[in-house]
Amino acid sequence: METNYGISSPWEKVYWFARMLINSDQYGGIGGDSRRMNALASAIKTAIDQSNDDEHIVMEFLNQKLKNILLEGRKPGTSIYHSLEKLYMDLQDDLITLTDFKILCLTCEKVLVPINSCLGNIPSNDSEFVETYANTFLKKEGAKGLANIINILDDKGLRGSLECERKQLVASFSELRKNIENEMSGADLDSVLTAFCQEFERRVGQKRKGRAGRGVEGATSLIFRHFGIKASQAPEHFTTGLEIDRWVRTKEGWYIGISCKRTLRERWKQAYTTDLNLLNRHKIQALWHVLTYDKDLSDEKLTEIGSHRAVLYLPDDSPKLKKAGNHPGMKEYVRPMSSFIDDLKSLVS
DNA sequence: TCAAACTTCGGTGAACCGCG
DNA sequence: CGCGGTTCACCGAAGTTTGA
Repeated sequence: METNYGISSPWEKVYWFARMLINSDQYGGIGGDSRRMNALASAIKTAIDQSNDDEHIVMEFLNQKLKNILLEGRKPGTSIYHSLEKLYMDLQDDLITLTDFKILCLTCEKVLVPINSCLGNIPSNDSEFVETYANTFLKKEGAKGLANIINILDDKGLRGSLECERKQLVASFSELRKNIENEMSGADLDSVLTAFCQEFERRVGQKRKGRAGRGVEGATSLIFRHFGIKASQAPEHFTTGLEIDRWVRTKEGWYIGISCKRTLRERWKQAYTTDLNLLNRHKIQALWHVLTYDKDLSDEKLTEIGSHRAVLYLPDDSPKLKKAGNHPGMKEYVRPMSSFIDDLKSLVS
């Protein structure tokens, strides 16, 4: 472990242990498995409390135990197995003394397990909370309510979820602090507490992305249900680089693919295909993209997407939409959310 | 020179598969 | 059915490139 500016504490390892155990690319992300984390923690505790052997014998025992718990029930040869073996190997560099095992123990029991359960208590989608609200709103406002509904759901869902995240964090932070502040202080205490918060935020932040995406998807599907638009099966053997959430069959028997996202980001090139033959072969009239975030759309992107049978639906108050409205070509394929249903209905019936 | 445009990253959750 | 395993979409923030 690097020593940093004279403020380093052995408890800095809490952060790095947590990081390694959660890292799914390299190490299999086993830290999310609370059962194993608890098993590991109690194995370390009992070994340290009950053994009278000298340190290196206990260490050897614990290393074996660690390996067993990490690999137990896993099939050799799978990619996860290799990742976990690598995790075990790389952990060795930081497990030099029994104190290091105590630190690992605390990481599992007091950092990872609580964060896991916090994550479990935080919703992974906003739909339940938002559904009844949205339905009454749409009933009252009708199709013109569409202008705001997705953004409102987005905001409401975000707000509600952030509040929930804060509650979870404050409560578990408090518990952790009370738990350890009698035994440690100063830089040690700081290292543990900040490691907890930093990992909490990293993970909850990732969860937030998925939730935002599902929120848009859910809001759109709610709109479909509310206005009684039937989704159809996807045309056979047609796949895009981009996920199409639902297909709608027009009265002419062609298809419109609808994809819902918060933003396109680097995926914008997959939002259209230049292969018009492919579209014709599968009777695909257009691909519609419902987006709530417009800031990463440049004019170049808009025209490129729009010139290949793709249509973008943006929030009514979107500046990019406003700009496109003044442009004769662009307004054909950059459309306001509020006309989404009418556009769709005129094609379906 | 520096802001705008664009791309990359990565933990989570869901879908799916094969197995017992 | 449940469980391990794999794959993929999610997007906010950080990082890189472009172009005026």
